[in-house]
Amino acid sequence: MVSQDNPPSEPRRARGRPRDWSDKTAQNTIKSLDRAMEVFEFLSEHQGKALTTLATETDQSPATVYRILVTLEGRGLVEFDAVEQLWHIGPRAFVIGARFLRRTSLVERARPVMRRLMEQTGETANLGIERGGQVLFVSQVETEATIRAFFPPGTLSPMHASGIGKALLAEMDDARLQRALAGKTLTAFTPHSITDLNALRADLAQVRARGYAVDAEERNIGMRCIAAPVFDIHQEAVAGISVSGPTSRVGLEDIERLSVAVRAAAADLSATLGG
Amino acid sequence: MVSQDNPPSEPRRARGRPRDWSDKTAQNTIKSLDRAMEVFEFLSEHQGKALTTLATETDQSPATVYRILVTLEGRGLVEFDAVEQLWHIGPRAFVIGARFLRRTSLVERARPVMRRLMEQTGETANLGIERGGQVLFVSQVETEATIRAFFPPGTLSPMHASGIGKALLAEMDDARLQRALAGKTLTAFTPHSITDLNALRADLAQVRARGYAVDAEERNIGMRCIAAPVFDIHQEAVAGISVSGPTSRVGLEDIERLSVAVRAAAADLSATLGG
DNA sequence: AAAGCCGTTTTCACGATATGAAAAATGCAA
DNA sequence: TTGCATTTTTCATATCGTGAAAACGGCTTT
Repeated sequence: MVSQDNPPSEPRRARGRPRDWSDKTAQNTIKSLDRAMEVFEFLSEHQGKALTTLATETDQSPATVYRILVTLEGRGLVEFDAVEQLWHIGPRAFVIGARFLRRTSLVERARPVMRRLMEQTGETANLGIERGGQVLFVSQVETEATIRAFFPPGTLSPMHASGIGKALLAEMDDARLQRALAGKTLTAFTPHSITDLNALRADLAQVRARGYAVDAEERNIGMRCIAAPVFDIHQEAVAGISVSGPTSRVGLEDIERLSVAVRAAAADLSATLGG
Repeated sequence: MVSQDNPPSEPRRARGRPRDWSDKTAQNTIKSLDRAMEVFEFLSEHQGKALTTLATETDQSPATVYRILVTLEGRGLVEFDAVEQLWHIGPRAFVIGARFLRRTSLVERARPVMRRLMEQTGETANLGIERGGQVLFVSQVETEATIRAFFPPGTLSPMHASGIGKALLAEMDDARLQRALAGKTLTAFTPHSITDLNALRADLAQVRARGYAVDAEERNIGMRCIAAPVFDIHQEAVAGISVSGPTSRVGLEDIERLSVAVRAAAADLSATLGG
């Protein structure tokens, strides 16, 4: 299987000789590296795979996969569990990946704001950004309650079925909204999911009007989520902040109250970003 | 019933033909892949590098580095910032790396670190977190000595009278410290317990300065304990690791020596958490 | 404005090296 | 034991990654 193709919009303005985008077969990618990364990605998706399985499922020879794994193991990017005889993603992959967050100081700045939000509301606070047409959850502060919403950082979720996603969509103009939803089908995860484009537009208008988005069991049954957008210095919505909790604690009558805290937190964070 | 008295930390052998460990030069690693991963790692360490810089500093040809970057870009593992003309770690690297955490919990990851710590020091190693204003001991590896410190996992202990507790308190800012101690009285368990708030603050300053906390018979007469904080990806102190033993073996003159091992173990564990 | 500089991307020819088949070496099951 | 499954190594082959240098544009300088 070949990797994802390049985003057609936003052409790169490189300094030197421009890239030949017409060549669809991506002539100057390194095949062996791409195949190795395919194994790497595949391994991350399916934790704990044996060599043979991995070779079969990525459609490569066991010898090649073996050498890829040994090479990556040398750098700690993958690990071999001697007891279970299985390969796993290694700690170094985590360390490297986590540095993605360091680029923008967003996550660091958000930390105290999120902690305060969690303490005020008693619910798990989340921070998410848009990446590749999906919501990427980059950070969270968990509630101390035993029943809690749990989004491991690094989780991806469709925009239309997430509070943060809708908060971000609501801030886009028509052209960007069009692009963001292009080719996407509004998948239903629960009976409450929004699957109709017009319904989504209507919801987004409401979100924009009141300043916060609600995910009422649209992604997971039994979970509600209230989100607000975070603006940077250019007044662009760069992230969303939310609280999420079980319907038992986050009732429909609690939404109004919680939204105040969420919007305040989002405004706080926006302020530290110059928004 | 079959009684097994096998050494606890002996790794089971691999199923197939065993690896040839004698070959120091790691003959069956893929050179090109390793070089590519070097660029990948290097990029993660130094955010925002231009192609030429990257090529110079990893000592490879610009053409090669370019192809590596374009290949990784195709999978979202790296990103090119068109505005700044710089390469960065990409979101997919974060997504993949984050899956590392799903495999094991803090406790499981701490296990080998604690075992090594116990073997180095000869004393019982403990792992504790803060929960509801107290220290919760979640795991331990016991020494083989007959006289041993024993904390059943699940034990709760006040923060001010525990090495781990003080290591955690020392990392809090004033506001959090205030809240953590709010309404708590500094109960005396032994004549050595710290009962005065100012004395505690002074001790915490010392803890922060030298990087480890000492519980010198403050909770139990005849027991000393040396603890260091464990940091997660956000550089927040999420746990503490310690060794504890009887005063007969853990003399005041041993503290300095033991603290080295404890801090090393804490740093090790922090590293696998991304700290 | 034109020319020069600089960094990026592509072309091209060469040979280093990645590759798969098969063999070797082990554990596990019968 | 023998057989089967799985991992690791060997080896011959040609794929494909590599570096030098040229091509291309943006940016700066005259």
